[in-house]
Amino acid sequence: MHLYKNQQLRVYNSLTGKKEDFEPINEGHIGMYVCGPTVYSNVHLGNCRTFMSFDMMFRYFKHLGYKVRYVRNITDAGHLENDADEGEDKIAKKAKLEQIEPMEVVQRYTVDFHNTLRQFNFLPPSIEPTATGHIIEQIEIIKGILAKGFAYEINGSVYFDVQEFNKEHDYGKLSGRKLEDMIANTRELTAQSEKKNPQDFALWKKADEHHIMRWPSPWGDGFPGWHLECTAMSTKYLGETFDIHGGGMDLKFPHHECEIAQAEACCDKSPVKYWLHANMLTLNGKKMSKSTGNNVYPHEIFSGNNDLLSKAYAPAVVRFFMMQAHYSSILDLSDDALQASEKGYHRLMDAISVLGKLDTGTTSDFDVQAWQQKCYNAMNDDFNTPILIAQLFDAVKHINQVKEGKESITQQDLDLLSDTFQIFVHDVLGIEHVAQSNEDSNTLSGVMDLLIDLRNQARANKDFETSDKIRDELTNLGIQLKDGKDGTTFSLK
RNA sequence: GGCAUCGUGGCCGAGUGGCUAGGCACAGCUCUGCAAAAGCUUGUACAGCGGUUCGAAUCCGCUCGAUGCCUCCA
Repeated sequence: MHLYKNQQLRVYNSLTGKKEDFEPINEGHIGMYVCGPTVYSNVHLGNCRTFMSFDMMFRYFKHLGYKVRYVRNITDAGHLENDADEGEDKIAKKAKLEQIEPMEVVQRYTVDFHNTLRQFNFLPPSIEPTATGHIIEQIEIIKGILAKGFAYEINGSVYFDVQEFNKEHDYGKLSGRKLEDMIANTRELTAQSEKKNPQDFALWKKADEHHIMRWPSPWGDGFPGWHLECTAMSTKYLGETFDIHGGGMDLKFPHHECEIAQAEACCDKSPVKYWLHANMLTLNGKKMSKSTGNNVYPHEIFSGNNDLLSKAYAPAVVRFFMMQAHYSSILDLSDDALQASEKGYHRLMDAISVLGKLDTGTTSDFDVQAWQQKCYNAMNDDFNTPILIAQLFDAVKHINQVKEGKESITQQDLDLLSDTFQIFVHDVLGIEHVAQSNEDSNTLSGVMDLLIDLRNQARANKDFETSDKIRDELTNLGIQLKDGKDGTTFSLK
């Protein structure tokens, strides 16, 4: 019944550095946590890529029949400016800058985040918790870590004692670091620090009198450290050990390393079975980043209003572009690459719209069943979407051959083919045909039928001046006429 | 400086011991009034040097180059 019983998925686990068979802790159920955005500015395209990679995985898990609880947080407090833990809360800083309330900043950019993801056709996660909504849970975890002796309080702040933790545990196992190396390579801190050691990180930070975002705690008024919220929320909603933790590659160290340390210190258990990391989107060969300004915002791509690209690209095209690369590879954004993807996207969409109009025969020249399994095989191999797309294009060839009358397909196979396209293109890759409303499209096709009719009359009368005029004007409007064996069709570009 | 990762045909991007990835671009052909679209055909690429092997783009070593993390970052 459940597809996952027949489709053995393998995933690359950052923790072990190997591809492993994916076996959830509880059969049929998956708990997945992904580090969400810090909402102090608009999300850029690089942020979107990570979330899109996990959206694709979420979609595939659901398709396979798993019951998935997907938790993606909103970081709305506690994110310090630097790891010396002497910095300022990002949200509070931005609020001061813009002369508005911190929660106003949070609201503004949370709305932007959701709008952007909606345009990219994301599925909403099962739970989208906020850091500020889980202060009590975070305080409880700090208490637990203190009780185990892996943290210390000083002047109203609480720090994680990395050296103490490392005596019995392995701090650095995710990122492949050794504590000794880290100590050897630590730069001298310019600001004097309360921390015992530079590697220690804040669990709770005392709020000075000017700090706006503050909560009472056993150690006085303050706010939680950045790494803590993910531990608190993942534990609360997914349990002390859950299946998948995802996030951007850049969070591997220190953020995810610290999450492991916190959870192990508090609960004596490794929190996550499979760590999955999505790679970076680069621009001009360099990582996109908020702080360096080397980034581009989704709305700039959709509107074409930017210095980088020659034209606007639809969200579905950008999504297709990203899906053409494996999630664990670095992907570079460029106009050439987007243009190539746009054409490929249209080719794929055209084939899909042709699907419904194909004539069927008594035999099939194309083994649809075997092809479908190849699609699954691609996804089962650590979500290899580029291979999946290559398979889809293989089917496009056959679809076009059938359309040309050079191959035939049975009704049964055609149905299977259509279903499989629906599954992989729409359900799994999340790529939508740029749609127009039905009403509009009925009107349009009526008008187009008329124009095509007029043009063909002109062609029949060898009045090519008129026929070419119709064709060229339509091309200028972004409508392409296609003269096939069985008459003329059109498509929107 | 430390720890990683990567370097694939004109561009993007899979693969990873022997078998065509795919997309885009280019060229030829079919179709067409001419185009476009679609189809067919063609390109024999894996940074460099050395080693292992019957055989390496794929494993090992070195060199060069790029990127990421080590500081907030998806």
